[in-house]
Amino acid sequence: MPELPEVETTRRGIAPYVTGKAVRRVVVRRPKLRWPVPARLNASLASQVIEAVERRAKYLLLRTARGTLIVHLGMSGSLRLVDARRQPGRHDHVDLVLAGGKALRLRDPRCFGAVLWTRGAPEEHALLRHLGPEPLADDFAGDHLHAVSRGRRASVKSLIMNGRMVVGVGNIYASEALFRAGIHPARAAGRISLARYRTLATAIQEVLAEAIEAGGTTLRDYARETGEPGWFSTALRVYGREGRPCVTCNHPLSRDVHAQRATYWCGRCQR
DNA sequence: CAACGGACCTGCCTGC
DNA sequence: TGCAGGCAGGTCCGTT
Repeated sequence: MPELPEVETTRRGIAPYVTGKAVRRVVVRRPKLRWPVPARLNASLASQVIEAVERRAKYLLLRTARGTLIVHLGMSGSLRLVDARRQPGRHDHVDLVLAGGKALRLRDPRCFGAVLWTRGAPEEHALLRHLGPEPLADDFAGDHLHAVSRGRRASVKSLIMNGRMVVGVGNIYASEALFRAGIHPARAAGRISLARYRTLATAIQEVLAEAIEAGGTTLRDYARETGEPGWFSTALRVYGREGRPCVTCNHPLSRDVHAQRATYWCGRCQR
């Protein structure tokens, strides 16, 4: 699933095609996603013009004059622009049929994604209200991570994956950023210096920016919004590379499960 | 409040 | 070949 680079790549991919377009109707084939798709979504959205496609954390925000559609791709979701008459597949759960014959189609085999509607400011929505800063914002800095980590005994990996601390760092890029920063993923978050958090913040920004630049990492079922496969994960330095030599020191890379998530690191480079 | 495990759901791969 | 079991990119929620 989409980590932040895939979500941002999707946003950039669909924005030129949907911005300024009117929604003809919404077709919901399977409302049972992470939360139920609102029953009255069609009534809310029909004839509304999509004024902007924005992103907050891994949520895509399709703004209209009347409200905002909030879309999360979960673990396995993808959004594609298709011909509205094209036969939907088994996991094509929601279509936004647009003026002009195209549809924005949500596919999500695992159904962990979400499609929600809010009339108010989306940043005040319960799911978005408590989110931490965007890592790619100019003012994101290690000083923030250092401040919020004081007194925390949980691992630094779980800290940077906690959306209240910083958003958009998923399981793949958490391992990648910690490798680049030379920080052991299991180290207690509260016992890392400001200088090392500054290095980590820069590593997070760099790894996310590079992945967006490359069009998003593809593992299993992600494909770009237009359907062609994305950039494959050859640029990943540790994720999925258990036992293979570290690109820096040749030491075999380790894998373990931390907080129920696979974690990869170099036992020699990361302290 | 912090930390952890469970939950949601399906597909794919491995090994017996 | 068939099937059970484990694994997968997220993140909210309830329990300690």
